[in-house]
Amino acid sequence: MKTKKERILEAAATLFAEHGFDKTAVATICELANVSKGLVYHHFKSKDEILIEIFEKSTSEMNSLGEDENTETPEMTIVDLIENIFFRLENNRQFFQMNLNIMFQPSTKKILERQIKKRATQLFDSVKALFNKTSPKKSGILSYVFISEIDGIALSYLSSFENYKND
Amino acid sequence: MKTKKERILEAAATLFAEHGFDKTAVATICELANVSKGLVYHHFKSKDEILIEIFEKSTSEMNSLGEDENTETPEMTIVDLIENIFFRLENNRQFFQMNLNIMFQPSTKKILERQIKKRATQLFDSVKALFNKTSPKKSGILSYVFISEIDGIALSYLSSFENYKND
Amino acid sequence: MKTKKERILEAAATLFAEHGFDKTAVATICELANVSKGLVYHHFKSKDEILIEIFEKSTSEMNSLGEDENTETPEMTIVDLIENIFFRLENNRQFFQMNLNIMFQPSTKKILERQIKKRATQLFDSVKALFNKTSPKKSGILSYVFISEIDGIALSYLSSFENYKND
Amino acid sequence: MKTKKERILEAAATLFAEHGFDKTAVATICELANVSKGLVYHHFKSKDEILIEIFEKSTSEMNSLGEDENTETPEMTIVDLIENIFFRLENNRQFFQMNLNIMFQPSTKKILERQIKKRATQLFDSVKALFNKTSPKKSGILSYVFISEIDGIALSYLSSFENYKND
DNA sequence: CATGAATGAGGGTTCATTCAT
DNA sequence: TATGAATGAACCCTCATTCAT
Repeated sequence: MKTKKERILEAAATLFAEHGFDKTAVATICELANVSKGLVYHHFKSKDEILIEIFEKSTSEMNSLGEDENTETPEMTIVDLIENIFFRLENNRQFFQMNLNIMFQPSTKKILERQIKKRATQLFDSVKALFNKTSPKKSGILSYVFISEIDGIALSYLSSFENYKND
Repeated sequence: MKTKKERILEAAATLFAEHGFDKTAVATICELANVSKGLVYHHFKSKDEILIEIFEKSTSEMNSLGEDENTETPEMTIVDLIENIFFRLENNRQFFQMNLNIMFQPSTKKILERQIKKRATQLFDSVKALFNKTSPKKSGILSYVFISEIDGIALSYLSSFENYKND
Repeated sequence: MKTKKERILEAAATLFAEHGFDKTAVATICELANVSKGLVYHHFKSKDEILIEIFEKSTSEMNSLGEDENTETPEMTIVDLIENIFFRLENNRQFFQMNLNIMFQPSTKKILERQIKKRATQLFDSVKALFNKTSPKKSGILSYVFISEIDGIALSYLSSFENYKND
Repeated sequence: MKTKKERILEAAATLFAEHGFDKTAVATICELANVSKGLVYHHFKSKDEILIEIFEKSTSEMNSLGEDENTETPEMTIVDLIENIFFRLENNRQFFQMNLNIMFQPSTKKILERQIKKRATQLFDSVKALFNKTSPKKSGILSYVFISEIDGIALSYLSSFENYKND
């Protein structure tokens, strides 16, 4: 059975994704998680801290993304990685949606400043490690372009989904 | 000299871009625009209406984008269009930033639902009109891919700018 | 008729004197003053600011204390001053009580740090001005002792009153 | 080694003196004393009880003040007593400070109503016993004046110390 | 067109206290 | 004794909106 702290985190993630961080009241999180307000502040110093913990959790999940990939050839690893991302994109839409929300909203961006930078660096480094094996000289620029492309695709995927879902 | 209404709109746009819609108090808009609260509610029915007006204004500016393009050949028009977009991206970063903010934040997305859809349709139609001249059969899919690409590029441009600006 | 702001100040002063600053809820002030919570925060930036304004008001009242005194001789002025203080002590017990409360409670003392110092300086200076006329060489030490004596008397007056009022 | 209960009492006294009773959270006492919240409520029925116990402890310390005095002549005893008080005032400033805090703050005054009265009576009686030996007829009024004077001096000592300590 | 006093609902946070372990 | 998760009431404060002037 889940601990109450986990339930809080889960409820918060759901609500942040659905209504945004600012529009989610702590009281609503409590209702969904079925805990008292006091408990939330027993486990988290503030509402901001909840967001930070969610974001950090998702970062470590992201990092475990490339670890167990096929390692026969670097090219195959990259292909696996891409497939993995698309698989997640389709099955974890809410997660990506929330990450976009968070990173493009000034208020949450400020709260997560450090965490966002850390994640960006980690992502870049691990992608670069892959490209180092295939084209060491251009690995930097390749990684940058690769990540940008993935972002662009994710963006258009999510936004087209969003824009037309009510038709 | 600018009308007071224009000053309100301008102040609001600046603040929405900088702090987000939710975190911008009407009182703060008043201060920046140097008007009273009463006046704001004389010109706009609600805070939401301010956002809507800003968004619609930016939509019509966007539409005027393709109108005065070079029309010698369709290909040249498209090239001009792209250049124009990049020019704006560089010189109007705040504007694009705010549009991303707005469109990826559940609360504002809901407010602007209709306007966002209208803009998406208009954009798609006008891009499609261009591709109709070059490849009528594939104009639909081409437009879709074209817009997605532009979005992706804009996204990566803005986010890389954001992520590294303090280094 | 009193302005609502004055009513707030008055209600707050009464309640601070009776229950102390920390134990007085803003909501209670509102009830007593018959205004909404919002109005309190329209006129005052915070609960602390209410306290500060009350204290500063009482400081200026204090200062006007020596101004209209009998000025035939300095000695008479001092005698008048003492009589005036005792008169106030008896008729304005609540006021002195609150001032003692405030100045001996760490939380409020911190809030009023600047104001307390300013008042102490002003009081000392104006008393010293009086003694300068009677004994210029010893005016400093005389003022200090004079003020201490008055304080001590006020303290014992108030505390004996407090300690035995329920017998 | 100190018992945990003693540690709680000590931590509480320190914090009450520094920040006042109301502004001291039980959680903070726990931190400083390095005990759990549960333990505090095992030893004390409530936060109020902690205050009461501290106050009563300080009362019995006060009473032991006159006991071991020089008893050659009543006059000498009184002189010794005064010296003793001044010695304590200088070396135990925090203790006196806290007592003033407590006794002039409506919320704590109410909690300690009984204890304050008891202490006042005891103090008065023991001072009166001394004066009975020197001037039995006026011992009552003498005791009253004597205590008031001491209070006044303590007050001015503490407040001048407070007001000028940061200069 | 213009002001700003006034409202009231709702938000984040704190904290004394309880209780199962 | 000893712990700390859990509760819930209360608190300070914010803010969109209205309205008399």
